[in-house]
Amino acid sequence: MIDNPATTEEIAELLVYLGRAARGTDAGSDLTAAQWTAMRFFARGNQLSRTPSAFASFNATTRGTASQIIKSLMQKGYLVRHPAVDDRRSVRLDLTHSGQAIMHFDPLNNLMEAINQLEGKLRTALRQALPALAGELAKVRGTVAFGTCGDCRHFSCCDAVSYCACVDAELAPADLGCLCVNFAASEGLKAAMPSLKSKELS
Amino acid sequence: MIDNPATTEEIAELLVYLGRAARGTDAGSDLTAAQWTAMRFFARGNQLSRTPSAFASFNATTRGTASQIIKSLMQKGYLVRHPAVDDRRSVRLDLTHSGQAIMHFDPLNNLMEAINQLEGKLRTALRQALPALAGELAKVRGTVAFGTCGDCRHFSCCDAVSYCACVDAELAPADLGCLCVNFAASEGLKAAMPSLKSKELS
DNA sequence: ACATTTGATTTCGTTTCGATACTAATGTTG
DNA sequence: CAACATTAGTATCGAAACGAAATCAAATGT
Repeated sequence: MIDNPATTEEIAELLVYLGRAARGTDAGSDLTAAQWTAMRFFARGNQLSRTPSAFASFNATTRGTASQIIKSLMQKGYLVRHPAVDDRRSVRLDLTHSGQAIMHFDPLNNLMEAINQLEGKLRTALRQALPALAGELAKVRGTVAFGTCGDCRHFSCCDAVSYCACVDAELAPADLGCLCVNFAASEGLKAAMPSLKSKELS
Repeated sequence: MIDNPATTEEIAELLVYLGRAARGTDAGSDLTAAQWTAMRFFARGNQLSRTPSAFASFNATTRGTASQIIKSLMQKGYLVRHPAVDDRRSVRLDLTHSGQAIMHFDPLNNLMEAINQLEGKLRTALRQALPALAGELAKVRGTVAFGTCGDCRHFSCCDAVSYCACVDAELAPADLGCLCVNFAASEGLKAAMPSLKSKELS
């Protein structure tokens, strides 16, 4: 448990291993791994983030691939498409009733069960370390980070009223744990945050 | 940062997100994401674990798919196949010189860099929590866990001599950080560890 | 001695994926 | 306002990954 250089490698490897292992679908599942990932994203993304582009960014793939996966899920009747109100190019994906139903069989439940079996102290450690790591990775790679509104620096809470400075609106309690494309890591990371509109990223 | 039920979901999601994000290959990479994963495994697995089956298990895929990926890497000249000494069915994969050379361009370096940027306390937390989580996940899913020799309960260290009770042999210092298929989580998890030969898993 | 299991590979059809090209809507600049 | 660039979404193509199933050889169990 000494903190030598090899430790970093072990952490990185375990991360990809766990992410991969949890992705695996149980036999007889109606959906593929990529389709489950999409369903999860659209089930947990907030109003602004449930778009094909945002999913492509979250899933580290191209928009074309994202479109394909979404199309297959619409054909299965798990997702519906709604035109966005302010931008006529954009669409918003929502889960249908049957889409919400199958989420009870999400293979990720295995991982969540394992997390719940963890000692409370270790679980708290993960809760702190993983968002920080996501922010650092985004910084290193010069890409956008994803995170939940509750961890966002646009978020503030006064007198039990949750507020998001990014969309300038009050947040429903249910939105606090939602994923957001406009996520910005709080405190200490401000100066180094990559800009969404930066041109130096080619 | 309260420990509510939603916290578990956030941790799980961040894990798959990070694993996926780190997998992404930089443009102009000679290898695909799956091929990088295989190269990484054979670069870091110990003598017993550098087999197609072990990689399939590690990568949560079938042996057939594993064979395909390995074949493509042999055609590229990054892996060589050697027959195993004790079991004539088994083969062992090793990195060639050029295989070792390209590991310097492993896209996972991005994630490792991000890990190194983390505050020491958070890094230590990950170092503790992730192996434990891997063990718990294996328990929940009834599968084999992967881990490094240094974390294994087969491992012991007396008078600066490292020893593995599993293969009944002395371990080179370099092997301490190696992945092993015979990994068994240490202390506290013994009784609940799934047996490799268990039949009740159908 | 025979059945079962395990390790590796191949084949097949489907899905994912990156790359590319395209349309339409929006933003920007002169 | 007009020319241009950017962004959102989609479609297409070929390569790769994938699960399922079949096959073969070697090891193990009874």
